[in-house]
Amino acid sequence: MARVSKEESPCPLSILVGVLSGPWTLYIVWVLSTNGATRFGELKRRVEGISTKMLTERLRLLEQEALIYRHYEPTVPPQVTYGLTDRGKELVGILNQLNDLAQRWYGQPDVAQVGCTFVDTVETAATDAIR
Amino acid sequence: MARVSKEESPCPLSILVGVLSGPWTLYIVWVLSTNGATRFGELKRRVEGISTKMLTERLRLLEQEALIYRHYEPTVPPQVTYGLTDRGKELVGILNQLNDLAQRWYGQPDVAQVGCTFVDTVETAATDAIR
DNA sequence: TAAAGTAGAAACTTTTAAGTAACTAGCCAA
DNA sequence: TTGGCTAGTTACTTAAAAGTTTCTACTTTA
Repeated sequence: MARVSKEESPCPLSILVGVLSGPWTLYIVWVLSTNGATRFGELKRRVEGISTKMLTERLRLLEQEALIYRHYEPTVPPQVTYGLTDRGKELVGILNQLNDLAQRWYGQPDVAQVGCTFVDTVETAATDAIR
Repeated sequence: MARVSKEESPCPLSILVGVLSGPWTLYIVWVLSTNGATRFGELKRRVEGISTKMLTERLRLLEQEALIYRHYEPTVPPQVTYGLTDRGKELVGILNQLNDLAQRWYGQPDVAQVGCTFVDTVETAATDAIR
């Protein structure tokens, strides 16, 4: 997490923005919001270029903040599925607003780039990746 | 700015979150939003513990992103005043929402800490610090 | 018997960003 | 003429975070 101030206990908003600003974090949340719950390996494939270490670290953080859940299925090989919690979905709602601003300010008109749109498909896509 | 992904041109939302997540940045925006336009020295006094270097750097960045403006008055000694632009005010609106979430999730009920609330006083306080 | 797939953990290196401190210009007042 | 005010800039140091690589357990398949 990027430090936000010198203080040990930054304010709630700083905590939240700190979480979101970590590398890859928005990308991961975006994939989970458009794709629904996703397994570790698939997540790693979709978030191109991320290392397992980083992905694990980010997922742990997001889980700790209760923005995503982790579902462990002790099959062989094991299946671990990650998805947005209600908190996560609530957050995505606001992120969409923020994204609208950002698109207006920085976005080129020629369509969003891969991994760069927050769309409201959280509800509909939430279950089709577990199988 | 904390790196958000490996790519050279991250998506608009990443840019925006990247700006906000820099150290002190939210604090500075918060001061400008509650206090109205503020001069460099006063800003430095209000954002306790920040170095001139950091403050300058953050202000330059925010100015570059058109979230704040810089007004230079070539008096002796010179007076430089910083304030939120329309963009900045628009952003603060959404930050308030985000702050509401954050308060609900992380906030202790016992009042906000210093420097930790986003309130809607942008319009009313915007001019009383220039003088 | 060896390889491949899953979801990581641990050790190590490199990079980058944040902090510290000293310095500047221009004028004024004592 | 020394110091103080403002709003910075520059150079240097240090600490944290990101990246890279190698390793694991477990079972199935070839």
